[in-house]
Formats: sequence, structure tokens, C-alpha cells
Amino acid sequence: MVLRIKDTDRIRDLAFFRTASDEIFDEAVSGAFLQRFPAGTTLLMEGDTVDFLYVLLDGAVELGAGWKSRDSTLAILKPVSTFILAAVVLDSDALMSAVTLERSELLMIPGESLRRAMKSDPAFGFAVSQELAGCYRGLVRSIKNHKLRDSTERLANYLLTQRARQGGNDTITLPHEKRVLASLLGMTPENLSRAFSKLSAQGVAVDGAKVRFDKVQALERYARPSPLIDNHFPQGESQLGKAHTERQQGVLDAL
Amino acid sequence: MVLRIKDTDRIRDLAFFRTASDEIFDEAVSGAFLQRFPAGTTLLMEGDTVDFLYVLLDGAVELGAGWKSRDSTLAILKPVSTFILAAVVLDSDALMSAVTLERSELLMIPGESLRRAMKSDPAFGFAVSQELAGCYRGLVRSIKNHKLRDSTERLANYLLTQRARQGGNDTITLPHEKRVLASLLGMTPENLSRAFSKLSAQGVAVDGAKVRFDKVQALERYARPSPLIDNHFPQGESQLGKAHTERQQGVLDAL
DNA sequence: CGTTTAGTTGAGCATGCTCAACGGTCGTGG
DNA sequence: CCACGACCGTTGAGCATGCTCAACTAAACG
Repeated sequence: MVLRIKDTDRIRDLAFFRTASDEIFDEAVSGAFLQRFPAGTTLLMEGDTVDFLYVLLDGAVELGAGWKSRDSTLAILKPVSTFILAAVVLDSDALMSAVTLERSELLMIPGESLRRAMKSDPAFGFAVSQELAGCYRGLVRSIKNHKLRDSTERLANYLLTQRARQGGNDTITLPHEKRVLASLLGMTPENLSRAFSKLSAQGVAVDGAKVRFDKVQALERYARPSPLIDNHFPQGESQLGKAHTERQQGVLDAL
Repeated sequence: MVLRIKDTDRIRDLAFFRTASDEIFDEAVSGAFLQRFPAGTTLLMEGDTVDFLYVLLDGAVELGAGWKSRDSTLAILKPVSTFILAAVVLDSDALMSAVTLERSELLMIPGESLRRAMKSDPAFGFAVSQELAGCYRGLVRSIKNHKLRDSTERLANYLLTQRARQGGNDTITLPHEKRVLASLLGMTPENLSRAFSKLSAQGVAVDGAKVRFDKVQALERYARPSPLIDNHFPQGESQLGKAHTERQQGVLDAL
């Protein structure tokens, strides 16, 4: 399946395509195709050789890893996110497996096209470096979130992040099932329940997927969000502009 | 202080300088200088704006982060490693603090020079992307190591990695103090002691900084090292060649 | 209606941390 | 040369966070 006109529009606006010339864009995207997958599809297993850069345009994808009968969620991606860019740049194999959580729409760009475009246009190469650097920093934030905070603190900060993204209102809707949210925050569903109960002391009231904040200040005092860990700070321009310089939302969310 | 001839030679051979032309190399390195720091020097604190790319040429550097009176070691770097490359590429502030653990020698390359060189030479830009991608993958390995293994398993794999790096002999020398090794492996010194005792069942005998392996097979059966987590696998060419395509030893070691 | 699945709640357990005490080594200074 | 102190490493006891296992409820779906 070849790209249709409107498909290219959707990705033309991605952080690392926006600055590219039309020729470079065409080169990078040559051989790319758009594909839909049902929920639960394994796109990639650990150790597989990586032939494509994936761009999640719609749906949700879980990145995970396993060892010796244990396995763990490393990130949950929401549109628009690229993934396994690092493996593509190094023409190497995947360190994480990727599975669709919902019916999803993905753009698949041949790795060789991408590498060729990087080598022929320095501005495009620089844009890819910026994307990679953003992914790296997202991972660092994620590690800090996990190592410096206990599970209830992670939940509190997650809720404040969602509040900021959903308009700063006093009530939000959780974007995932609670079991998915739990793995995103690095805990079991049981512990997520208990963490929600603990936060009732900070005015957090849960009803299904709706969460109401009755004492935002108390919650903030408890959560102590930090611009060095969380990525939702108003500092300066619009959050969208910020989100564009440092993307890969999923990874920054993630545990 | 200006670079002397032999200093440039030492960095000319770094993964992302090797492919560059002399002109680009000079441009990237213009304004760079070499500096020595005593042990315990804070090179960078979280949140500082980053003006230089650091290259550790000798000594050891700890990357860490803190929040709300807690703090944690994220990586320990050994020569030759770059650090805070991602912040430099994005011209952003530091997400980690950097402290020398020993007397150390560092090359400091002005961020602006580096970004200019990336934008003017696609081959150099691509090399920086490769370096970044390697750092990213090092972090992913590190997270997997931490989330999928308990502390004793991490120690066992660390010992096998050291054994491979030190020539596959039956006895190795620990390259760090045990307290540093503990933080590298993400545990307290007390627990490191206990983990060593547990591994005596697998033929691990400790005497100061010397470790002897009496039952390597048993240790390997226990540790189950994986090329998707550990970076010391013989797969194909020389390990050095492999280490060059995917560098930043410290980060891959790290917790 | 039964069956399934998500979510909650409770009890017990395990990994790893804190705090404290103790032994050994090294370096300094009397 | 020895005494002292500082620090690393070890060992033990108790504790906390988070996990497993199990039972139970409620809502969704056939």
C-alpha cells in the first residue's frame, strides 16, 4: 500500500519532518506505508532485526521486555510517537518488544530510507538527533520518576500531569484502563487501588474513569511535581511547543 | 587553555569523530579545552544550563539525580565516555548532576560548536545520532537489568561482564570500591555483602577486591546473561569493534 | 441468566532498606 | 613506634514497600 496524499500530510508535521525540504521528505518517506493492526498484535519481539521506523498515528502501543519468565512494561505510547528509532539509526536489533493495546494505525518507514536521508541532509539529520535526544531525556525522566518516588507519589504526579494536559480542570478522565495505568506506573492493579485510596486524604475522588480533585493544593503539596522529572510544566511558551521540542510522550509518561 | 596536539589525537579516535573530515573535526572542537578536576567535584547540577559536551578521558564520574531529600545514582562512567550529549543537542538544561568520583581529566567541547558542526556535515551529524542512539540503548539495557533482575542476579551478571572484559580468566579485580559498586548495581553496601555471600553457592570467592570463580558454569546458569540486556557478548567481531558502535560503557553498566 | 472481566479488599510474604554494632585497615600525629 | 581516628566492609535485627494469592463485587456480554 502506497501513501495517499492526506497520509503524508499527517506525518509532514512531525517534529523531525517539519524542517526538511520536500525532496528530503520524499526520500525519507519513500517506501513507507500505512497499516492498521488489531488490538494485541505483536509488532516486534525482542531481538528481532528492525527494518522499519514505526510512527504511531492512532491507537496505543506497549513497549516491554522479558527475561527468565519475568516481564515488564517499559513504556506505553500514545499518538503521535515514533518508536525504535535508536535501533533503526544503528541498524541493529530491537531491545524491546512492541504490542498494540488497541486497534492502531501505524506508519512504517524503511530504515534504509531514513538513514539515507539523514546522511544526505544535515538539517534532517539534526532533526533526527533532536528526536533521539528527546527520547533519551524521556527515559531519564522515567528512571528518575521510578527510582525517586514511591508508587503513590508516582500516581499523584501522574494525575497532576493528566490534569494539566486535560485543561487544568478539577475533573479528568483516565485515558487508560486501570490495569494498563498500573503497569504504566510500574505497579500491580491491586496497589493502584490502594494508592488511590491513600490519595483520598488529598482530595482525590475516583468514580470509574472519572477523577475529581477536591483539594488540588494538598495534592500538589504531596506530589511535589518537578520540571526535572515531569514534562508538563507551563514554563514559558505553550505546552504544545514544548512538547514538540521534546517529544515521545509515551516514553516520558512511562515507568 | 588551548588543546595541545596530543590531546586532539586522543579524541580524534572517538566513535563520532573518527569519520569526520579534518575541517569538521576542527570546527567541532574549536573552543574545546582539557581540564583536570579533583575527586568529589560537582561538574554539573540538575537544572543547570548545559554549555559544554563533556568527554571523560580519565578518572570516573557519577551521574545522579535527587528529589525531595532522596537521591540516586543513575550511572557511573569510566573513560572514554561522553555525557549530557542529549542536553547539548537540544540546547537544554541538565536532568542529571555529574560529580567526579576520582581525580579526573575531562574534555569540554562548547555545545554551540558541536551543533554547528552537526548542521554543516551530514556524516558528522549521523555519527552523533549513532552515539545518541547508543546512549539510549544503554539506558534501556540498564532499565531492563534493574526491573527484570533482583540484586543478586544483577551482581552475578556484573561479575560475568567483568570476567569477559578482563580476559575471561578465573579471577578478576573489582574496578571500584564496593560502596561504589553497590550504588552502580542499585543497592546498599550491606546488601552487596549479602549478595556476595549468596553467590558463594555458585563458587564465587571474594577476597578484598579480588574475586575468584570456582564454578563458572554454575554462575552462568544462575545469572543467565542475555545479549538483550548485557553488552559483553562475543557475537561476531571483536568486542572492541562492538563497543565502538554502541558506546557509553558507563551507562550500559549502570543501574 | 450464566459467564467473563475489571476492579477492590484482605492476609501473608519477600526483597531490600535503615539503624546499629563490630572488626580491620590505613594514615596521621603524638 | 604506637595510639588514635576515620573509613570501609560485614553482620544482625527490625521495618517498609510492594508483590502474590485468594475471595468477592459489579458491570458487560453472550
